[in-house]
Amino acid sequence: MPDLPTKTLTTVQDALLAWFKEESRALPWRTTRDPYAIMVSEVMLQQTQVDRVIPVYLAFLKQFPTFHNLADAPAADVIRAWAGMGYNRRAMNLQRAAAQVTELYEGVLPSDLKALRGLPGVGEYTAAALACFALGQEVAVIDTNVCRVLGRVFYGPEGAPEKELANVAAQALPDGEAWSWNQALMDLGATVCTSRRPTCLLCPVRSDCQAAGAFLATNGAVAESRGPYKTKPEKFEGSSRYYRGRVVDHLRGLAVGESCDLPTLGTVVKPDYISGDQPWLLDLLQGLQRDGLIAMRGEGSIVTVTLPL
DNA sequence: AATACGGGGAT
DNA sequence: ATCCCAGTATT
Repeated sequence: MPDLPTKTLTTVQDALLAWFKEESRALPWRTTRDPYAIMVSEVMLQQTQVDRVIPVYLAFLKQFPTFHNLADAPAADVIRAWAGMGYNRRAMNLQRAAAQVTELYEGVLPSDLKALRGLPGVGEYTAAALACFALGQEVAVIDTNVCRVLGRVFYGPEGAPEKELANVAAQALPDGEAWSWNQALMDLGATVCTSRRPTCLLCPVRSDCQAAGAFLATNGAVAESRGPYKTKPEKFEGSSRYYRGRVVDHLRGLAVGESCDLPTLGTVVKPDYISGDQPWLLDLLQGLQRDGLIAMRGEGSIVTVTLPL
């Protein structure tokens, strides 16, 4: 962190915590202490916005109330319950993590950061989030919001150098307030200090922010200087991701035990599908199978596909 | 360090 | 049309 007067840091901490007390979003995973529920929310929130998670999260917990329930459920049910979320691999990772918790840790989420990090689908961010939000530990979490907010406040419009972030986040953490502080940073990032169009006029820390002046001067517009993406985002329709999603979505719609043959599946997901596309389809399916998202039976031309048992 | 992985909402 | 999102795993 750049040389920052302790007084400034304290001011920022107090202002943001006070703001959070008044303006925090009411989110379902903030009113539970159940580590399992918190974990479900954290995995769902990986690259998926709050508004889209809430209804799926509530239904998911109703259907799979505990680690044990999730671990024992048919994978097909879990994949169906994940509908609308995207990144379907997360559903399988979450179920494998649940199995690991029941088998290795007697159904209790481990409190050790390293053990958490060893669960499938739990990376650096989620391990810290679980430690703080599910287990009450005083650790800083670093997600895209925290990264942006801290970067702007303490460095400026361009944000913080990548390698300094962990250090900054750790130093900024107020004693005994990790839960509120982390939640507050994410709320501010999601609602005020947004990526495209920060509304500094509504920000509780604008008077101590290294970026607010520049943003206010340009009427809230973020400078182009952050530059366009290095690599062009591939277009979604027609991509492998697109067809993977369509395959899984079609299989979700089948009755339990019902399977789908290759020509039918190909035609459903790709309107202009021809028999010559079968190698392409098989390749696509192989990837899905490797991710545990589908099951294939049979040989050669009589292959059928279903959600996994 | 790059790339794959979903899909809907915001601009 | 492009960017963005409470990231992770693989290459």
